[in-house]
This record gives sequence, structure tokens and C-alpha cells, in this order.
Amino acid sequence: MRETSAAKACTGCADTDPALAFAQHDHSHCAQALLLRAEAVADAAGARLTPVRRRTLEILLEAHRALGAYEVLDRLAADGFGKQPPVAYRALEFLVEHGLAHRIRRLNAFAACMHPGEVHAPAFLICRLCGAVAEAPAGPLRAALDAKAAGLGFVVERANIEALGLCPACVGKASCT
Amino acid sequence: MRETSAAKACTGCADTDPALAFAQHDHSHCAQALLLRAEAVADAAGARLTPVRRRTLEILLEAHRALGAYEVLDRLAADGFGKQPPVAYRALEFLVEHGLAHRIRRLNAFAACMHPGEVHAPAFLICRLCGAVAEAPAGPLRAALDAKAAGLGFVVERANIEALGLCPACVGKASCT
DNA sequence: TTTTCTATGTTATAGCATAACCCGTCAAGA
DNA sequence: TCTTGACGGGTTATGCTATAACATAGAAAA
Ligand SMILES: [Zn+2]
Ligand SMILES: [Zn+2]
Ligand SMILES: [Zn+2]
Ligand SMILES: [Zn+2]
Repeated sequence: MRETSAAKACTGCADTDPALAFAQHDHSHCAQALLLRAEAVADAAGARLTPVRRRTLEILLEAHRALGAYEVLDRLAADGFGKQPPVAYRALEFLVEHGLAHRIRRLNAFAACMHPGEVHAPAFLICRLCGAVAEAPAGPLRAALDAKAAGLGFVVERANIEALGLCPACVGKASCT
Repeated sequence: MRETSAAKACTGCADTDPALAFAQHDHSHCAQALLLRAEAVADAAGARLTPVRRRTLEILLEAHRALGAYEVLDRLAADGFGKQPPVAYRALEFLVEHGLAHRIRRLNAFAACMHPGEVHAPAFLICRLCGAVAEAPAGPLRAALDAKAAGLGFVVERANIEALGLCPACVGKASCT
């Protein structure tokens, strides 16, 4: 599952260039960078990126896609960590709370954050054919949502924006259905 | 759970006036209207609003909040329909597919649509204290999302926009935490 | 050191969702 | 009329997702 076949270098997985979100690229490269940034983020928050938590993030980064909690759990168990659901759920919860990963509710799955440390309101683009998930910045979108809600007297604390559709690679295949 | 205590009349539950979304009002009134419109919608689509399906929609309308599939199932069973999960899931799936209800993924629950028949891209505002759910029109939001996605070569087919926060009634209570 | 809090592991259970099968109804076509 | 096939709705059984509650070990604070 590891994407070591580098097709294109990147500077942090669609970080500086969102167009790379769906492009083939050397992911081990940005995984490395993201892991370093994650450590900095955790440190700054006074939180501890313990072995399980760190390994959980690595697993998400290596997969380069959204993983179910039980998929994560299997991999953790294979690495000598606990074999029971709470082990995975707790680590994932930690990552989500600290903005190092995101929960994709539509998929009942989790994905590593591509912009850790930055204040960001992500929107997720989920391909219904290949399962690829891209994290797109949605700042303006979020602002519009907040404004809309404010008009109803509602205060938004968190928001999930998830789009299901076809990624660039799959949009061709689907048309010949 | 039925809200028969009319505090305010309405013309269709936040239909013409979205500000009613979180306001107390005579809900039996709009439930009636929505049910009629649902029949028209189903009819126009050549779909059959059978007894189970119709009763399922009624249940959602009466509850006036998001219900889990098993909550719906219990009520269906009490009315003499099937007692097994697929009964509820099938009816709910039908309603969702025909735009008569929406699935709220954040809550693993379903809510009656407040705008059946209209082309609409709903955003849901979920109060984390009282559980109230409002369906707000999100046309512009959706358009922005589509545009953003198009920039990445992604084609959006469906989108979920769900905000968690505090409704007008609860925003006061929470501040004294 | 002793205490305290956090983290990680466990077992058990709760909650959500679907697969697969059977049968009754109804309408189109032989 | 009889047959056939689509559809709806009921069942049993199972799988997937998530959390509660408890025990232990280790880091941090006193
Ligand atoms: Zn992110
Ligand atoms: Zn794809
Ligand atoms: Zn709606
Ligand atoms: Zn509330």
C-alpha cells in the first residue's frame, strides 16, 4: 500500500500546491515532513506524541488515504501495540483533537491532516470510485457558513464539509458507464 | 415527544422564514403540509409512498428532530410494522433518495426534509446541548464548494455540510460553564 | 520517596448497518 | 387464464463501528 513510486516531488502533499492533492507524488517525502511538524504541534500544545500515537499518525501517513479505526488497529497490533479497539480509537481521538488528523464521517474513517498546525477549516473531497480523499482548504466556505448560522442565532464550533464525487483520475472512467 | 404546544404559527417550518428553524411553533401544522408535499414529490418521481414509508416520514416529522434508525424502528414496530432493522433502513433510504429526508452523519441519524421537492443543498446546524437540528439552505455555500473542487479537477456529486455548535436557546446556558 | 495524574492495556457490551433469503402482491405478456 | 417477473416488505443472521468500565504501568509533581 505504500506509495514509494515517486512520480513527482512535493513540498508537503498539497500544502503549498493544492493541485497536488490528487496527483501522484513521492509521498514518503511529505510524510516525513508532516511527522516533524506534528511533533512540533504536539510539543507546542504541551501534549505528548507517545509511541502509539506517533505510530498511528505514521500509519495514516503511509496509507495516504482514509483508514477505518479497525484497519489502524490491525496495523498497530502488528507492530506490537494493543489489539483492542480502544487502543486505536484513543490514539485517533488524540490526533483529531490536536489537529493532526481528521475524521471523515462519510467513510467512518480517519486521515492524516495535510496542514497540521495551521488554523484551517478543511473540506474533504472523496472519490466514490477509487476512495481517494483530498483535504482542501475551506476558509471562505467556513466563513460563509458561520455567517449563515449567525443569522439564525446559531454559533458554529466545528463543521464537517464532505463532498462525494469523482476525482480527476476517475472522472473519465465513470463517463463510459 | 410531540410538540403540540403551539407557541407560534408557521408556514412550513422555517420554509418561508428560516428564522423559525429554532423557534417554538405549532409543528403539527407544518408536518401536515410537508406530508402533502411529500406525496406530490413521490408521485412526480413515479415512486410509491407506501404505508411503511409514509409512516416513517410521519415519525420523523412528529419527532421534529433527528432520529436514529433504531428509534424509528421502535416506533414502526409499535404501529404494527416489521421489527427488524432492514425495515427502518429501507424506508429511510427511500426517503433520503427521494429528497424527503436527510441523513445526519454526525449523529448517525435521520431527519425529515423541510424543503421537499425544491432543489436544495442543505447545511445542518446541530446543537450539541439540546440536540436540535436545523436545516439551512446552503446554495451559495455549495456553489463555492463546487468551484473549489473544480479547481482541483474534482466533480462534486453530493455534499454534506454539518455544523456542530450552540443553538440560540442554548448559547446562554453554555457561557456559564 | 510518595503521591498523583496520564497513558495504555484489557474485557465486555452497546450501537449502527447490511447481506441473504422468503413470500405475497400486482401488473405485463404469453 | 396462466405465467412470469418486478417490487415491497418481512424474516434471520451477521458484520462493522464505537464506547463503557476496569486494571496496571509509567511519567510528572509534591
Ligand atoms: Zn487538516
Ligand atoms: Zn478516483
Ligand atoms: Zn431538505
Ligand atoms: Zn440547543
